[in-house]
Amino acid sequence: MAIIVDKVQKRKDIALSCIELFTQSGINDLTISQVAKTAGVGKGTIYEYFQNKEDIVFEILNVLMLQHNENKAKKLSQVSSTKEKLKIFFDFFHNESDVELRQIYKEFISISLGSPNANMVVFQTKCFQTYHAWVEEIIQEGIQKNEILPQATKLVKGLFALNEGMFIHSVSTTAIDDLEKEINDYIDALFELLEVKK
Amino acid sequence: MAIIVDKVQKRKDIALSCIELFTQSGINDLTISQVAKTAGVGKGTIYEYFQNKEDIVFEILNVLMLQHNENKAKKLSQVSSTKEKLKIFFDFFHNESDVELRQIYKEFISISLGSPNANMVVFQTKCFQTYHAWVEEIIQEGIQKNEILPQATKLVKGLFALNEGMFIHSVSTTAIDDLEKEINDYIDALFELLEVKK
DNA sequence: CCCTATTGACCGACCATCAGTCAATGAAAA
DNA sequence: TTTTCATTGACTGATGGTCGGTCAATAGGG
Repeated sequence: MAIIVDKVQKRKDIALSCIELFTQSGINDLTISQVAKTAGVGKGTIYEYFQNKEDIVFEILNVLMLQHNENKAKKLSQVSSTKEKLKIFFDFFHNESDVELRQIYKEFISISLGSPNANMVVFQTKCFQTYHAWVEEIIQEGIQKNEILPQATKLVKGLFALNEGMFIHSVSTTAIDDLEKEINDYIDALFELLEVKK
Repeated sequence: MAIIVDKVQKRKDIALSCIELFTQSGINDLTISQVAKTAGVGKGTIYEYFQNKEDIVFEILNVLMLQHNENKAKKLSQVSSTKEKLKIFFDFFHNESDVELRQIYKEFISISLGSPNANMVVFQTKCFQTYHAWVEEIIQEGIQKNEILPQATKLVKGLFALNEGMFIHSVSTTAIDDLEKEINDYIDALFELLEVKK
């Protein structure tokens, strides 16, 4: 027989080798040839591992997201107050260390709105549900510890959508200059209403 | 001298004649040639009035948005309660009658995230600020009429972002099957906390 | 009241680019 | 030596965008 390569791993390898390229230029300004050259493979090889250009962004996002989630779990376990946890949870959208991820995420939203694809929908649905469950857990904990009122359940559920919306506004308008402040102020305002007065 | 056409008007005319095409197919599945044929002009003429394909979507959005805002103002003047006003305000994202507009809006977000352009940023910034001012007005009125607590100002400000986020989720995941319910439930939950108890 | 010069709108053949294909090649194992 | 799979880059078809040429309307001079 001939060589058998780990298709899954090589897909990741190619994607990883192009992160810088994609964060610097944006998918529309890149050609498959450029990507292939950067990855050090022939153009045809790219199509052996990816459906198209968009699919590469998708893979990069998958890899970065996984890393991000592990980091997040660690960071979350280091604080105890519910408010702090939520602020850390949503720092994804402004965190200094996630600039690259956000760039890819932005690109990804653009793609999934413009050229929908079954795999992407599944991925996003899973992400969405995971994050919701995560936030839900944080709130439930806060309620049990008597930090916040039970009504929080309903309200905080929308926080993820709110953050995403603000993120998009911050990216596509000049109306938001400090997203971090905007988001944290909102959480503070929410807690003024939801915190159990002692 | 030669014929002088109203460039602004003709730009609108061409855009309008293609609304159906763009709502049915999505920009990536359309070619300039198709658009030109549909509009009944030559391909070169398209480039006389638009920078590129994306610019056509932009013009369509402009026209539809203007119509929409006028309707909205009318509808808003017909209800008096703050909660009702907010629900009507945000029905843009699920309203039966705005299906076309949403299709174009979705496409537009995709474009403005993927291929930013100065005119679009200006437009979105203006929209964003207009809507914020509008919401702000509704809340202030509610506070003055003693329907809701003053804290509402800070909280409701994020509602627009929240709606946009939910809209994007509803479009790109299978996790939200009834956006209208989701949004209205959120507003109800918010009002449970913000309504002045009598 | 013609006739012609001028101007701006309009157009589609043409060009360059690029996504995606495929036949040929290489290389490892059997 | 044969089999099998990975790799490749030349090739193709499609399409976005350009540009030189054509047409139609008007102004104004004779």
